[in-house]
Amino acid sequence: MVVTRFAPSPTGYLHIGGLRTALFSWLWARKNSGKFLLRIEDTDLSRNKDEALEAIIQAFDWVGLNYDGDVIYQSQRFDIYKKYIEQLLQEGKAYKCYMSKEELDALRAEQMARKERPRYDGRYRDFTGTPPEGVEPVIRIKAPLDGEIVFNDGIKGEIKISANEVDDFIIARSDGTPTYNFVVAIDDALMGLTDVIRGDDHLYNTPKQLVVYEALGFTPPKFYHVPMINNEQGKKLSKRDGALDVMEYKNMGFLPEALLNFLVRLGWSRGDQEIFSIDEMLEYFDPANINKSASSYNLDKLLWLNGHYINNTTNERLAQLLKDFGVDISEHDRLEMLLDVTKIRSKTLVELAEQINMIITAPTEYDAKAVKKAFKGNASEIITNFAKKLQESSNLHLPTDYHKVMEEFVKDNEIGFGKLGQPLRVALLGKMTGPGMDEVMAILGVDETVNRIQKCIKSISQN
RNA sequence: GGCCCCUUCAUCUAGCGGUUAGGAUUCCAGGUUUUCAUCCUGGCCACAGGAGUUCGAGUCUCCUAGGGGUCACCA
Repeated sequence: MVVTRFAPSPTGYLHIGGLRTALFSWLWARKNSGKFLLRIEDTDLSRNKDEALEAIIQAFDWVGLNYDGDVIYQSQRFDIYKKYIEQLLQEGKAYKCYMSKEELDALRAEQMARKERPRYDGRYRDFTGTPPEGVEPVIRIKAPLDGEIVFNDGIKGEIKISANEVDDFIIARSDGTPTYNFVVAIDDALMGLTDVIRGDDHLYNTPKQLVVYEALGFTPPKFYHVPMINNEQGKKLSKRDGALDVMEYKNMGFLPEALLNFLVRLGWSRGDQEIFSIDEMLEYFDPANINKSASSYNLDKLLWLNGHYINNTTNERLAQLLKDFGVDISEHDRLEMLLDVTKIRSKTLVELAEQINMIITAPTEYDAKAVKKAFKGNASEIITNFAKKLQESSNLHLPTDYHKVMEEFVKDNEIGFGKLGQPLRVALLGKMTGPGMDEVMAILGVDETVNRIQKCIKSISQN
């Protein structure tokens, strides 16, 4: 049984780095028919924000990650931690330290001045005398004084850290609340975690947590430390670079499956494969072949993937999604055609909405450069005649019907396709680029097509 | 600064002692298209540097350089 977890602290929104480790953990659990648990690391009561948890769950919901059982809140488990603190105290594996914050700061400053690594000096480790008055002690755990702390990371291999790098760290603050490294170890053990997949930045916490496992007699899980995601310059990801709230990606018109596909390929791969459905991820994912090195966020690739997924999404779903972007075409009688010609040209849902608006809304202005280029010579006359021909034709429904009319028209008038197509495009769309004219006309219908042609000619003749 | 981790095209990556170092994104060129986009074809572009080990090294070892992480009564 594989049990993994995602354990955010509720201090902010979920960003893509967090989503990626969550995805890896989720995939690994689901692939093995195991459990994926969600635990909130809220032991620092002063830093918690209610909205943060909501935002995280909302993001999970959007991308389709689901967790098993109830959300576990560390703030509701203080009595459990307290019990273990008492136990360690009694067993002599932890002790009260009466050093004040001020004294500790002074010690650190001294050590820094001597260019030493700041660390607790262990002065209360074996203290038996009378404690000083007026100091609420913190509880420190006894870390090994010599030797090495060794563990086998599932990604990085064997990690060895000299024991003197780990000092007797605080497991309970002077107000009695427990600290991170202590409760993480306890909860991971109690929750039955078999595999802990987390960010690289936790690598140095692992030896500390192992001290707790050792003291409490728990069996540690397998650890996987996933390298960071950097920005395109290889520096730490900031908001500006895309360390955005996952939900911002929704607002920018990304599909969740595109974002997930993008993230799964950041640090992990399977040969040359670029496109992964969730099922394929589940089939092939293994944390053992996550990369050792950091990777960089690359917006172009995300956009490419998103374009791919938009292209392969049913029109029904797109129409539904588009409502969030101010476009409701669910009642449009040419919905299929409309989406077929626009989704191929869109990398985001925002662009898709723009493309659609460009077609279903008559142009209010005409691109000056396009007009200049398309309306040389007798272009106005050409499209006026073409409008007449359209009105005289019957049974125009499909793009091929319109195409036939266009073909006949250019043949009869002995002109090239462009002579008709260019001014027609400006008249219908207001610019030189866009879907094929036959398709646009089929979407608009004869009446609207003729209207737009007349309106355009009127507008141009006035200038 | 101490400790730890990392280093293949601009970017994501394949490679697990013998390859013309492969794919993808971007970019460029050509084709398809009445335009744009898509699509297809092709092109540019990489083993950080230096010593070893070996018949042979992107792959193993060491050193250097660069990058990152971490050193809280935060998580």
